[in-house]
Amino acid sequence: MTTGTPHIAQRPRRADGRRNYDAILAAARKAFEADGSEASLENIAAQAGVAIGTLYRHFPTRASLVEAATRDGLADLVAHAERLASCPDPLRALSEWMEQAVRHFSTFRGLVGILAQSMYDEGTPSHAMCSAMHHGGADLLRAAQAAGRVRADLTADELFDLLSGAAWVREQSLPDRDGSPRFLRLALEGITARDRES
Amino acid sequence: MTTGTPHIAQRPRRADGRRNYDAILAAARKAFEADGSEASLENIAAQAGVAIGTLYRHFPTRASLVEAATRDGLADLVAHAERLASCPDPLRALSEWMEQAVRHFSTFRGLVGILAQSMYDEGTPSHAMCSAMHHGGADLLRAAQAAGRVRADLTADELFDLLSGAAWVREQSLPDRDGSPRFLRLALEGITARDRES
DNA sequence: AACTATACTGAGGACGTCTCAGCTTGGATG
DNA sequence: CATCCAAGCTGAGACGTCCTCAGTATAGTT
Repeated sequence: MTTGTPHIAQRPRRADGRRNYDAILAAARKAFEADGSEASLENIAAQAGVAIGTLYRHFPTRASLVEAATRDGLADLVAHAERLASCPDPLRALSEWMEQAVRHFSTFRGLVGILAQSMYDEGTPSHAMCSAMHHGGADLLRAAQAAGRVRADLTADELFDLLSGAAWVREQSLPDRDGSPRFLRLALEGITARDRES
Repeated sequence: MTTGTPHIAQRPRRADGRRNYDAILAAARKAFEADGSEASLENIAAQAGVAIGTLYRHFPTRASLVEAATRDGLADLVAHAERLASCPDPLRALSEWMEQAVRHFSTFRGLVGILAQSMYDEGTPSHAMCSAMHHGGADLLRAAQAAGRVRADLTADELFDLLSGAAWVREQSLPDRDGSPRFLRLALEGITARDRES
């Protein structure tokens, strides 16, 4: 899906509609957590005590359900970026935000892939949120670069590649071995400014 | 699948069996290239001019088909590591191998995920090849570390996390925007030895 | 109480995975 | 060359999932 209006699920008008909408969302969060973004929609509907058609009424695509299920968490992330923008130590702000971003990107298996797609595809439910994240991250990056703490030639796109990579490694890892903290530390070493000899 | 003998497809005994085996493999490579590792097996069988049961006879699981389809390429990678081990510039050897590894890991969408799983799960068709790659990469890493060119505290597991991350970014990228070369350069900056001030 | 926009239901078509009972045949054997 | 059988092939069918839509129910308004 490259074109078309992204469907951002909106709260239904009728009381029973809102009840079901919320129940589906709750069931979806649980199912995504357990089975990843490819969790069975029929099962989600059943868990929510609703027929499959009702799920599709509220969330016409899987992506729209994922978007709704992750909207709040990602909004938090954007808000946090804004708060950190005024931090006196911009490198610390950036690195702290990166850690939080990786955590959010890997809320459940498959999410980071959806977000990575949405980042550059406007016809996608999560595109708006991804765009907001992009701005938030870019601001923190610019600040750290202005302070001479991060190499000037790093772009925001590249930063998000690193974040996505770290999140993907995290979602792949078995519960006991999370490679992402170390990954992020190495990435940070790679992007911080240093005196070049040659 | 965590336990059980990994199925390594072996060349069938009879001539018709070998013919079909090869046809299926050829069709699978084409289909994986086009549709990723989740390509329809029924379609692959049809393209190979074979009934679905025949495909399952030779490749009882999707993972076993992926393994067979990628075996040669990954064997090349292992062989290349052995050749590079005698290179006078061990950092250059390592970085060259890393580039090649990322290319192979992202032969088609979904492959890097399968390989990442196989790396630490012995009950998996690709585990043997992954293990060989792990050794090859670890040797190059050790050599670069012995020469003082790469930070001593980097483990082979961490190196593979970086490689996988880069490959994942590459497989996500649209054809025109491949973030992996830059990703790899940044990673390399992160892992090379440097004089620490503090 | 009547009305209607909103919402719900669930059967059904399309497609995918995987199995297995029955059929076919390559190649070995005398 | 005729026989034989292990290796191989077939495709219907059970099952799970996605997604649609014609028919039905009801919340909220008048």
